[in-house]
Amino acid sequence: MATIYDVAARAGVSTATVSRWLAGQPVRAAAVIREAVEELGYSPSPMAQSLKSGRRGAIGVVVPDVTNPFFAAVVKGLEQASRGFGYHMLLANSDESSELEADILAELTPRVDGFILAPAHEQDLGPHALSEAGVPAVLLDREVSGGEAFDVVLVDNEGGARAAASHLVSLGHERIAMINGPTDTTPGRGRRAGFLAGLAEGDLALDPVYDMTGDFREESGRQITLQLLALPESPTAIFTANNLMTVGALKALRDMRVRVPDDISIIGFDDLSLGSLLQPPLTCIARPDVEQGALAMRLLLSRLTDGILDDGRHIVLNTSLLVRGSTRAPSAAHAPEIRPRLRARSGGATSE
Amino acid sequence: MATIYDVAARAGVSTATVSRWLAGQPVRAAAVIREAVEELGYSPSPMAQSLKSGRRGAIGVVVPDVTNPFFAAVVKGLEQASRGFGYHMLLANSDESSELEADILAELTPRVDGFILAPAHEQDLGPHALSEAGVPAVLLDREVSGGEAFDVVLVDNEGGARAAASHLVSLGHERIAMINGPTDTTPGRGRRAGFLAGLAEGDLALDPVYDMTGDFREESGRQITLQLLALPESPTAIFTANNLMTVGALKALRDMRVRVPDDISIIGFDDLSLGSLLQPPLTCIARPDVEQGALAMRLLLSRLTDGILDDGRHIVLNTSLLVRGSTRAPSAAHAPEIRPRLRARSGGATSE
DNA sequence: CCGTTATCTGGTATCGGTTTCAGTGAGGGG
DNA sequence: CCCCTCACTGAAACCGATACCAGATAACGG
Repeated sequence: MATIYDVAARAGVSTATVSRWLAGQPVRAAAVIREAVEELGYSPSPMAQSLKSGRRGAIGVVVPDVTNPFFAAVVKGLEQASRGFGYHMLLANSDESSELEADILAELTPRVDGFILAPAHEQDLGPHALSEAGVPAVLLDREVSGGEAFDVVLVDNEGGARAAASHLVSLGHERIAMINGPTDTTPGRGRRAGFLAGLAEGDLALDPVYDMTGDFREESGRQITLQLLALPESPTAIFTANNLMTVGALKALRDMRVRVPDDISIIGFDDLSLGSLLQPPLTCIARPDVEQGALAMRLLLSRLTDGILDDGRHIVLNTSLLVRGSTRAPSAAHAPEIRPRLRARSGGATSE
Repeated sequence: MATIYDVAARAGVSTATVSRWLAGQPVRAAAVIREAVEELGYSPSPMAQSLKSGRRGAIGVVVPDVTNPFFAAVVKGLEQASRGFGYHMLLANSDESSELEADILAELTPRVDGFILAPAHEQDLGPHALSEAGVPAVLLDREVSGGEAFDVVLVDNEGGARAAASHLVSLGHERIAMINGPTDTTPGRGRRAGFLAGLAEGDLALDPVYDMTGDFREESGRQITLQLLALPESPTAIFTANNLMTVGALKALRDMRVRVPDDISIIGFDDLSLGSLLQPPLTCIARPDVEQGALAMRLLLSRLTDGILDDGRHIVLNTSLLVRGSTRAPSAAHAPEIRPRLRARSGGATSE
């Protein structure tokens, strides 16, 4: 708890000189000051420094839920990339709620130099309040409408979802369901668009009955899957738009004793930590999560330290299709005899 | 960026009066001040407040790795419990390194009012430096030697590991291996003790050949499992001392095409997020992770807000044995004909 | 040895609040 | 109508650092 005054007194110099020594400037009494600092165990008060300098030395990290392994990985990437830059991470979960997110942003804004933010919804106004307040923010995994001024680090949602669709189509599936997230989120919108495009390339359309929207959480994936299974003509393949909903879907399939991939194929966006251990191992669209975090942090740091002020930079990371065991051609019982043109619903037993 | 001076000037009062109004004290010019505050969009600078008051409004959270689902859940619990108390979370990963942890603590100490800390090792000196500095800390999941003065929130490592051992013993296993974490960590020590006790209750001892120590990370679980499988007499059951090493073990078993539980049984400390989805579903020792975090935070908050100064409080949470499908009686080929007394190694084919 | 310049120094204002202390005014009682 | 009390007010000190500015040393050339 020693202050710069204690050091100055002990060294017999003024606080100004001590301050200069601390800043690395040449000082005659360097030896005496060093001694005093060491004996007192002095270290400058970050609060006082912040007050004077305006630099807060912290970065706000707002994600929907750290418990989601994707965001946990992102946070890890953020920390790795920020190490050595003298910034700390103020972490908060928005719980997918725009209101909570706005509260958090308001509370954190005066305490941080910048934000890494995964907005709950594209209509969020929070980020705009930030840019008005002059606090730089990098949007992570999700954009915000009218937010062209922000740096964004995205993943190729369209491409990934298209690849998922193509994969299913190429296997011969026609009764394909999508369990998507809210379409007022970037991933929800992009994955939907990509998936539809992928189907279209195979001359398929998404049957409205198979076009489901959840909330990116496990329970919704489970519920929707149960609904799909209860359909008179249940799908032969499901695309789940994120990791948590994939888990929910898998649990529903297990509970209903639907065999994967015999009865139904499933492909998820995002790999699961145990994806390769599942029986069958999960076919999925994987993406670089830690890197995505690291990249976002680097963008923010460049703005913070180099004072970059140009327009929002867009970075889109590539996904990769990991074909494992949870997808295969539909079983004979489900396969349509003649391939219809648009709606692929030529009858056949419902699964189980 | 309006300051209290702007507000005072606009309202025609002194900053002292504005400050009093902000603190909720009765003030004659309340109406004018409120108006000025609203028009200017004023909110007090937390930095200036911290400098004056000494209250920093933040809590340091230091865990080995947020990517570990257990710690992610803990962090969630921490946040839930802290909501509404006006504290923010400064998160940092120590990466299981005492040195990094010490650095982090030193850097964070002047910025926080208290710590939630999962120390990398029991010999860590970091926590003691904290108590000297007068910064309260709650140890999470791991104790520290000579740290009786700290609040600690543990899980019943002994009881959980004993239950795991008992379970394996009751199934008839005798060639039982343990993949433990470092014994200079609380979980490592406790789980070892409990596991040995559980074996002893079944008149078994842990064969040194089966007594393995990893580092609580996935790769070590994998490597050690491979070693165990390469043994002339490989074990019929494995106890893995945490979630990550369980994953590693499962991957090794999969890669070596060892069937679970036919060829080998496996029981892990900690459930896996997909534990119930694995084939077979994982038998494990589960524990309340979010609650453990919430509890730790409540302890810290009580110290912070009520100014409690009594000695360290110990809280030990109960585990529960979840018997699922990854354990069963050893197959005939592996079962000893006559049950020996201490070392259970009566020959039999190695697994696979 | 002196004048000039280049370094280094301390006093002080400042960042944006809170708190003390000595008033100032209003209200009540006599 | 005066005095006393009580509630509220503003000036100024303070939290711990940094930065400007003028003044003091030292270094240097002549």
